[in-house]
Amino acid sequence: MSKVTLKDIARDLNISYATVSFALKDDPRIAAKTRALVHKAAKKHNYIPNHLAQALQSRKSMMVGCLVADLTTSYVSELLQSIGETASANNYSILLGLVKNSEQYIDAQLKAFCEKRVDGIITSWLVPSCRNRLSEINSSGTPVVVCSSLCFESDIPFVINDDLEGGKIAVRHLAALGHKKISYGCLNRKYETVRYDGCCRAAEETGTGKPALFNSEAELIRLLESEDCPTGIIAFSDYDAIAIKHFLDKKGLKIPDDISMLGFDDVWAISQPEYDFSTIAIKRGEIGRQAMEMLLDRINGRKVENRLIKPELIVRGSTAPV
Amino acid sequence: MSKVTLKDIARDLNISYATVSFALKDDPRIAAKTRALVHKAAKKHNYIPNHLAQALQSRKSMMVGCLVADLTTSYVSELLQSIGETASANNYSILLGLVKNSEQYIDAQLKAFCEKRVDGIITSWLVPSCRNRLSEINSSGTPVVVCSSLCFESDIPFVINDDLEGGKIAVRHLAALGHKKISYGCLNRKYETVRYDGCCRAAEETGTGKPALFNSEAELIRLLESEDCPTGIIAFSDYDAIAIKHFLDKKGLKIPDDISMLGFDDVWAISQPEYDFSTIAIKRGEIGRQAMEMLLDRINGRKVENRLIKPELIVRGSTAPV
DNA sequence: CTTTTTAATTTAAACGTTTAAAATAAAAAA
DNA sequence: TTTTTTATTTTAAACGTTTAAATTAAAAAG
Repeated sequence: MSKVTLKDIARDLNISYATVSFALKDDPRIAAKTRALVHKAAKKHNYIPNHLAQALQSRKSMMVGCLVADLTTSYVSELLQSIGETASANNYSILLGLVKNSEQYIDAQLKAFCEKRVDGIITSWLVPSCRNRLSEINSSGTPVVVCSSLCFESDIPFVINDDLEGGKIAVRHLAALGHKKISYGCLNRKYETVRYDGCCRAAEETGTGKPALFNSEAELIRLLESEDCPTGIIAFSDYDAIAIKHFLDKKGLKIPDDISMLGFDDVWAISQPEYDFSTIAIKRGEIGRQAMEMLLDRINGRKVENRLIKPELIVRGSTAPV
Repeated sequence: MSKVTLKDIARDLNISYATVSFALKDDPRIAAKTRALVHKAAKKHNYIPNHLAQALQSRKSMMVGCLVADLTTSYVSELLQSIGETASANNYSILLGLVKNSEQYIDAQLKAFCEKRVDGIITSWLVPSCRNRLSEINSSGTPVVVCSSLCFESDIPFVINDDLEGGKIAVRHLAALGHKKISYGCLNRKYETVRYDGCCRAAEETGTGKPALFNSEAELIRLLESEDCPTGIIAFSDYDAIAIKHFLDKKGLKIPDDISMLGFDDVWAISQPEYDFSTIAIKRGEIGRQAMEMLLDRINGRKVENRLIKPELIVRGSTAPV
């Protein structure tokens, strides 16, 4: 680590170190020729400003803490990628807080963030176990912004995917292809979402029947064997769509010939020829970017408003006219 | 941000702030009852130590810079995950330097690292554009460790996947299944690797012929139509294996009935039923963990030695006896 | 050549800690 | 009681910056 300080440069040039400090940031009160000398000497000594000292003095660390649960999902890593890019475009650094989603880890990372005096915190999700702590931090003067999922009401500003709109888009797409019997669900989770609400609203709007729900193989079988056998399935997510496809394969049902299907998220795998699934893509990059911009706004004392990012329909080969 | 400092606590208790400082770290020179008082007051005021000041004073930032190119590949994100976990287990924080792999970004991030006085730097790869700068930093006192790929000789310590061993494992696996004609390649890149060396060595060892190389569809066709038509293909990577499968599909060749194939890396997709590929898995977690441990060793002044991490054969359905 | 104005530089305090060294208080020994 | 030893606390400098205020030097005005 470079040990060269302002004082070393000052001593070399035989001037005060305050002059050096001013000169390095090109303060016009310092004579142009002195400034040139200082810059030259700084380069000569390979001076690297000590950000710790600067941050201490200015009370701005130029770091934002980024709390993420599991990097190994592409969702989070793409989010983080755009957060990081936006941060560095604005001269901020990312302090990465990886947590296994448990209270203990979350607390430890948040503590580290606070001690390191991050200027703000951005988190990729908000779960009960960290909500209170984050609220506390947020209202004590370190702005916090949440992006992506949000489990419940909160006073923390957020940028999230517009799942309601996503559901609508999915149904509208199938409806436009002539599908009247649409089902919504997955095979292994009991999980109701706002996506389904969106589906229902668009169903009304397009005159399609309210989508039937299923949460297990048994329920799906029942639907397939009923008189309401769906011609289109909306899966809760792309991974669920993959699981459903495997199930349909076993039943001898072909996509899209026998049944159309699409999911949500646009994970990498489904773009491959084996799947070639249509989907409602989450604009992860956009969410990350806007969340970071929002955080910067808050750091700079600007008012912000929650944002919903509209997802985007990607049509591939898994959805076809009835 | 908490504005409470040592002085506030000292003022409250009417003692000197040095006493508070000592007490908070349970220095036995401070009377036990004073220590208790201080701890209580600290909690009462919600005191959060200012790490910037501590770091400035101690010249230890307890941060390591982590330079990564593209988070959206699962390779890098898994690496980063284990790096992060190992770091926080040792009370270090990760300063994340995301770079589009260009000199300009790399320089900017390295500059930020140096200014922020990270205690060490870990990077997920080493390319010509950052080699010199990293070497310079490394030898000027901030230890650097490289993990995963390494394009050339360097004085920077590294932890990498043992590709030579990987190649050997692949050939041994096919040989054990009775394959005598083995090809190695991919469809779209001219790229020779140490993996191929490993293949050749194991080929000698097992008495199989030296694997034929191919780098394009045309070359693969030529091989398939020759008298040396391979019964086993080793793809340069899993993604290459996927591309090759698509090609074989078009030619009407079935895996593993007509031909066995395996790749390297163990990316998520190939574990799915559509592929079910055997592969030589890179132990990403292990590489990240060991690289971080190596960096910590260096930070703490211990000597280190380069490490090769042996990959692991995962047998799935794409490789079968001849 | 003073005096005033302006330009350039320096002084000194602050940011929030740590930690030798000095000072003080309390206890033990003489 | 006085002296020595030990326990406890405080002083003060340092880490490397920034910046208001003071100082000094130079230029302009009288």
